[in-house]
Amino acid sequence: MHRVLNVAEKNDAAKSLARLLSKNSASMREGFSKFNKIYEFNYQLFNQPVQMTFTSVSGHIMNCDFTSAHNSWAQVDPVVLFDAPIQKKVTDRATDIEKTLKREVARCQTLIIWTDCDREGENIGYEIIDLCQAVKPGIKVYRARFSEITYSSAARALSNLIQPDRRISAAVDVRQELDLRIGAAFTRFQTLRLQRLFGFDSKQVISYGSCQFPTLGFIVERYLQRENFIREPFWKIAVEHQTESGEFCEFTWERVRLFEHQPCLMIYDMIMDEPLAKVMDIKSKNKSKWRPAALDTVEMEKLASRKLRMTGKKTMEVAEKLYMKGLISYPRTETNIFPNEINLNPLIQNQVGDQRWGAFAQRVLNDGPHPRNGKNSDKAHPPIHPTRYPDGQLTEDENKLYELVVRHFLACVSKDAQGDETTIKIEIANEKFNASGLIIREKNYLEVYIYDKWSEKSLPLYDLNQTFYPTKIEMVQGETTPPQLLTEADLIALMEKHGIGTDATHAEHIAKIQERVYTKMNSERRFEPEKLGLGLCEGYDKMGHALSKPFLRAELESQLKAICEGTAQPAAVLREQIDKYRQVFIVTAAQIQKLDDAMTKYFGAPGQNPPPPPPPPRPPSSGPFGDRTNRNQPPNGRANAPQNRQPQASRVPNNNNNPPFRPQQQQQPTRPARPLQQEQIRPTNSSGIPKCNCNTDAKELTVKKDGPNRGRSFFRCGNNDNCNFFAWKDESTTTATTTFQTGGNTYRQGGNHQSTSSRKRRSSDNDEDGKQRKCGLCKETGHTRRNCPSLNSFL
DNA sequence: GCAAGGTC
Repeated sequence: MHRVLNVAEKNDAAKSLARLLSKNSASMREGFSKFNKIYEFNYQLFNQPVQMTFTSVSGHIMNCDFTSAHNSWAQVDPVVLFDAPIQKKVTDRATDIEKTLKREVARCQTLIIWTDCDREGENIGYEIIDLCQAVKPGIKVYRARFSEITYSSAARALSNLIQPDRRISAAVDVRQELDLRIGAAFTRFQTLRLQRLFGFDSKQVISYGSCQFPTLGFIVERYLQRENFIREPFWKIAVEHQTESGEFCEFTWERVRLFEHQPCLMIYDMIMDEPLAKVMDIKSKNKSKWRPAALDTVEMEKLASRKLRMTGKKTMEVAEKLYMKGLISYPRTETNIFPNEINLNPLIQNQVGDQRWGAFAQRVLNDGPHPRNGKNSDKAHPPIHPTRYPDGQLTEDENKLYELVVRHFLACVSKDAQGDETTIKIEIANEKFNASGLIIREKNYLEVYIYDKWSEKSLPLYDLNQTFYPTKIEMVQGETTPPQLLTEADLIALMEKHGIGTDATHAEHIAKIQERVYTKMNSERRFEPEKLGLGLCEGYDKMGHALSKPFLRAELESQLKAICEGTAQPAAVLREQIDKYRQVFIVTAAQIQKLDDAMTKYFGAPGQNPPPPPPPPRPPSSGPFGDRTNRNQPPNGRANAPQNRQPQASRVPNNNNNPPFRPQQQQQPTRPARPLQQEQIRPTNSSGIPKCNCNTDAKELTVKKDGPNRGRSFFRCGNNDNCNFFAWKDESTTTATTTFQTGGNTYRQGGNHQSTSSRKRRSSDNDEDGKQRKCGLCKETGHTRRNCPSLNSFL
């Protein structure tokens, strides 16, 4: 009988495919590898009965590496590694699999490749083909193209067998070779040099990799953004209202905030002139909070990191265990769409006995499952979902992750939460303020998905056109705050966005750079760079090759795509990339002083370090490193990190519990009392530097932000983040800070503004002596404060 | 002793 050898990427796939195609009649026997079984059954193929033999590999079975001639770190100049011969051979741990394949193919006339239908899968397919053709050169080879492991998909693949795609596989060969050459050359070079100069332990490898360095780069970039962040003051107007029945409502300013003190004060002033609020608009609408989309690997890692405080690496280890126990589906998937072939009902039914979510699962069954799908499919695996209910004990971590997968799954197939959102718009002296409230009508998925919160907020009832006096109107000073260090979830999201690593490897790269002591997770579970990571990034950044940036990898990725599509030749891409990196390497070696300098900042000057512990065999110190000619001086310097603006208001405390105004009868609204004011003249030292609120010399800074005040100098407290002192330099000679008391509020404003005159309300356009009135803001005539052009120019 | 990619 015609025998067909079918090889899948992993045992699980081979087992499922055989079970489906044989309608559960496949027999199983052992191969040489205890993890990769052999499944057999008869099938009708090519219009004839055939015997199908299904077996598997475990991912790649081959690895490429240099030959032994280039193994010595001490004797081989790393630059040689860009051209040294590379061989691809079966890894030690895959020799059993190789034996199985060779034995089985000898009995077969046809080989069908069932590896995952992605780039790596195509390459693994050729590893299998190469092994099998070595034994049986004339064997017919086909590729099964399938999108899910279901009967219909597998049967369709068999009736539409295609040829494997050499180009896709070649793209992976190019990637492998480049990763190896670049990684090995830079790793050996920097490890040996830094060990020698800075006394690192001989066991401490200082690796370079095309994924690990950009990952480190993200961490360092954020760290530096934070370090170099210049806080900028802003001002805003906050309005509160407590109704007579005691209900409370907070209104936010439609302008959000202003980065100029003066115009904010002007507006505040106008509001205080006529502080009567009028309700302009009330809207109510349905609001949904969406249930989560089907779970893929990256989302699972991010969720577990945020909600379970489990690292990506740990999450994948635990997920792997759950998968091996048959409790969840395959955990490495980019798919967040449930295929139609999957019958969700039995999967939900498995959960109805659980005390925590059984009742919810039953309700989902009653309503019918409606999965919320994302947009990605790797055409190989379904979204991560529970496959059965545990019948034995799980470890604590397994329990936590299983619970997350189940709750996510049940949430995904249930219904969105429903609520009513009310928005109220008010105006005070033409300035607009909003408040919004939320009533949750149906919790739906939120009942099972304890990881999402949706808070209710009730609002007092207002009528359209109603007027009222707010109980509090404050001008509040805030300050932009630096961006936070990256969490693991942030980092994974950045890696995904820039195409660094794959869903299966994100966590490994993050673990790797911690193992290398380039970075660590701090007590807030955010990544901060270690001295070594900072030194490396800074040194390479100074050379200008962007080795710690994601762009080089992204460029390679686009060329690999071109190879897959047939628009680029693998050999040409390989040559171009090797030439480019060889050149980068040579220039790096020539400028290595820049790396040394950066490292010196963190580890002291070379030679002043404690000697390395036991003297291991060292490379000759007169090695080839550091004495190359600089043939291609790259552009120097890095772009300034953009400053994220993250506002955070720091309220000036209200020292008086009594609200400044009491709401009055609407028919006869009573104007609230004018604020009292109280000026404090600040002392300055002999250089004209004012004292801040902590009574130390303030620090002079300059506005960097684009805008009317760019380049203008101001003073802030130099040593205390909680000291809210602020003063413009050009206004600080007489009055730096003014504190006003408004009924019950205290607020502080910087600058020598037109405090007294502008804050007196006038009853007519002309002064008592008949002269035409000047604008209270700019002192010009011909307009009032409300249409003052200088105010408008600020806004 | 080096990379990144599969998977057990």
